[in-house]
Amino acid sequence: MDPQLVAKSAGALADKYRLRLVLALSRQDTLSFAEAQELTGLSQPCTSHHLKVLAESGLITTQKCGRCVQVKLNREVLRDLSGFLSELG
Amino acid sequence: MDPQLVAKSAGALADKYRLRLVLALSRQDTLSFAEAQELTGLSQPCTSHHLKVLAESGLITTQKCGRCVQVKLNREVLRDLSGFLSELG
DNA sequence: TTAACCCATCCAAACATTTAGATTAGTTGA
DNA sequence: TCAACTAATCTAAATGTTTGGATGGGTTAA
Repeated sequence: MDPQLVAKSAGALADKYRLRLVLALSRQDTLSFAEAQELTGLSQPCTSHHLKVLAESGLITTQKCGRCVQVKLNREVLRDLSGFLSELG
Repeated sequence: MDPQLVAKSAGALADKYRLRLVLALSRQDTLSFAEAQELTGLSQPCTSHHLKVLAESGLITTQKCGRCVQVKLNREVLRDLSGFLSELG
């Protein structure tokens, strides 16, 4: 795994709201934007920002369904990151 | 693993210089400050700062030997983080 | 078509991080 | 002791992140 990608995905996880979202997605498979916003307790634009950071790191994907958004976890990135760290440890 | 600790150690890894240090330590067991500074290519105070961030996250320990400093990797934290992420993925 | 809705983007303010020069504290060797 | 050395801390500037109000674009329902 490219160190630059490692740094990017680690950075995406280095925030309690984003980590909370990833944790919820690890159990729940998909989240709506409204659920995501409720989980963070933050404003709509701010929640949108955090989802964007997660999406840019590859950790999640978002999909528009009509006017709603479905958020999904990309477990492969998590596994790659885990494997990378496991080799270092 | 406490999410707060996860966020903190992820944050420590979310920087190319710090990641470079951790990578080197995963192969080399210990680094001197001078080696660390050479690896980053940054100034002495800046290198010191990054080592402090890593130390505060628990990822490394530093030990004074006379006027030098020996930097060591705390592989357990890496393994804990890896295990945590592995469960999510 | 129009009103309501959902979310992204723009913008600006607050806050945190990164960086290096200058200084300081502690250690070693002469 | 004194000079030289190593690394931490102080300080400040530059940069990046986080946050929410305002706005805009696309979608749905009436």
